[in-house]
Amino acid sequence: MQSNPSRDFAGHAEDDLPEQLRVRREKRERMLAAGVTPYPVGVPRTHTLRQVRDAHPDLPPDSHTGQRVGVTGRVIFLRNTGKLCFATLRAGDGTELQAMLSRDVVGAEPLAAWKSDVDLGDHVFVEGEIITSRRGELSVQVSEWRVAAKALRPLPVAHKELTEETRVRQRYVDLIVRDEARRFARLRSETLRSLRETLHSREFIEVETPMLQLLPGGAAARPFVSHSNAMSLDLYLRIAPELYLKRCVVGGIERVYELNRVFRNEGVDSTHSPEFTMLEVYQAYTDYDGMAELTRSLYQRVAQDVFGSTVVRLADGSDFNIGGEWARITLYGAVSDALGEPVGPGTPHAELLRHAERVGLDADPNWLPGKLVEELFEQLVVPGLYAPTFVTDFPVDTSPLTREHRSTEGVVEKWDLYIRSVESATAYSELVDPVVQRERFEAQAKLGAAGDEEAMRLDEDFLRAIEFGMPPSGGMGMGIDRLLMALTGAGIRETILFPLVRPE
RNA sequence: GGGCCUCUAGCUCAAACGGCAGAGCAGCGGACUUUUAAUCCGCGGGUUGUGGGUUCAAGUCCCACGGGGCCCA
Repeated sequence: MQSNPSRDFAGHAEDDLPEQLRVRREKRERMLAAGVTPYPVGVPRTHTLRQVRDAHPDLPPDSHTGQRVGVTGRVIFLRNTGKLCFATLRAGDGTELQAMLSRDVVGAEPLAAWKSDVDLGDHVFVEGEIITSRRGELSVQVSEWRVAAKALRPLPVAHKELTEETRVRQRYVDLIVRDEARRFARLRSETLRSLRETLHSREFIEVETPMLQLLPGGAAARPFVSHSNAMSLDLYLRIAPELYLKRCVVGGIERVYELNRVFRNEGVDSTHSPEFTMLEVYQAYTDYDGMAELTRSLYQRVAQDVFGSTVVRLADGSDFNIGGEWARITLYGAVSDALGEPVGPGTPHAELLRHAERVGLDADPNWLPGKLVEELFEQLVVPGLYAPTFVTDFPVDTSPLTREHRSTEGVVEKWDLYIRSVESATAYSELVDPVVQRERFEAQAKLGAAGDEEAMRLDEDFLRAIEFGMPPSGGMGMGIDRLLMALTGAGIRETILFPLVRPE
């Protein structure tokens, strides 16, 4: 985009700014003309608002502590009774503290300057004694003050909700005015920390593998395309770290994980973001049962660490229990129950199509039998999977990276975890036979040649890696945005600070 | 992809039937030394998303486009 110097970033010509933006710019000029900087390099802060509050939890009204502090905060309310002014300061963590400016203490000139220069939204520094007002409000009785950073834009009205669009497009404003926004930012950080602590306590190693990849692998999804000028190569943003993490396992990193972003060039809606955070874990000498135990532990410990209980309170006010053992059903069993007729890996394609038609599923006759069963499952079973449920043993034709079931013909050792009807994690007993893996890739390549844009591509280097021998392993992938949604009931745009939005 | 809703002051929202575009908060000026969304008096603030059309007259009706939301596939 070309910048036009005659316009500011609000799109207004400089001489035609909305009144409130113009007024604040004039105040800035006035301060500069008076030799006062509206943007000092620093201020002598001695305490955070939190520290002041914590040190004086219950002073009686009209107390004088004799303790002098220098504090900073953003001005969110201003009250002016003439020769006495009050301001409510708010820190980034949401802590608030009142500043009181009395003419007798701060002086006539500084009080006049306060009234003329300070707007809602400004960062200010105030220094003075910690007191309580006659009404008992903990306050700093200001003896000196200065602007710490002048705001040139007015804060939105503090007692009305911002529209969702404004909250998402201007998250910085959302974070200033809305407690829930601040809470979610911290909650996400605590969640990531909890997951890492669980994994570290089990001696997993966190690694970082390529986000820019020559071949986007490890999942069925359409990738974003990029390009390296230096190497004259088309590159893809990764859709999964899987194939690199398995290379790590081949190399002897027996417990390995990555917790970072993946990118999928697909639809954007209330449960899908084109970039999202995924945890992928691989562990040698375990299988999909081991991964189920690990996954449940990760979830339950997040609930415990972040929310204090494995019973969490959702946005709609209901309680949701993820404690204890989790249900486990098989895919074919669940679909058979829903249909009232048994289906299995051997059920003919035509019969599955007939079932699909009977239940009103808009099936594509080109779908593989496995795909048909999964679609039936999604339509008939998923809406009822509210409590955490592992759904096990998927058709082989839709899971090209998964080992065949040790005892059941035609299915693979894979589970999907559903929580509140949302697919929240998936795990395999990993396919480690390089010859079978090559055959699976070749089958995928055929699908790709037939036009399936999500088909996996044959990755020779990955095959070479597992030809060196990969120990029997379990692997698991977990969507972190979905974990947060599952435990809070919030939409995906609440869990992501800056979700992708169209330009204004 | 289809259907429905929505876009008005810095923010959140009003404006029957087509008839001078409004409120609260915020802003500006004034009063006020204990306020808590302070209060009181006064005053400004708009290309009604963009472009076209119908009409004496369009925020309102019609068409196209753009942003946002919801539902369906």
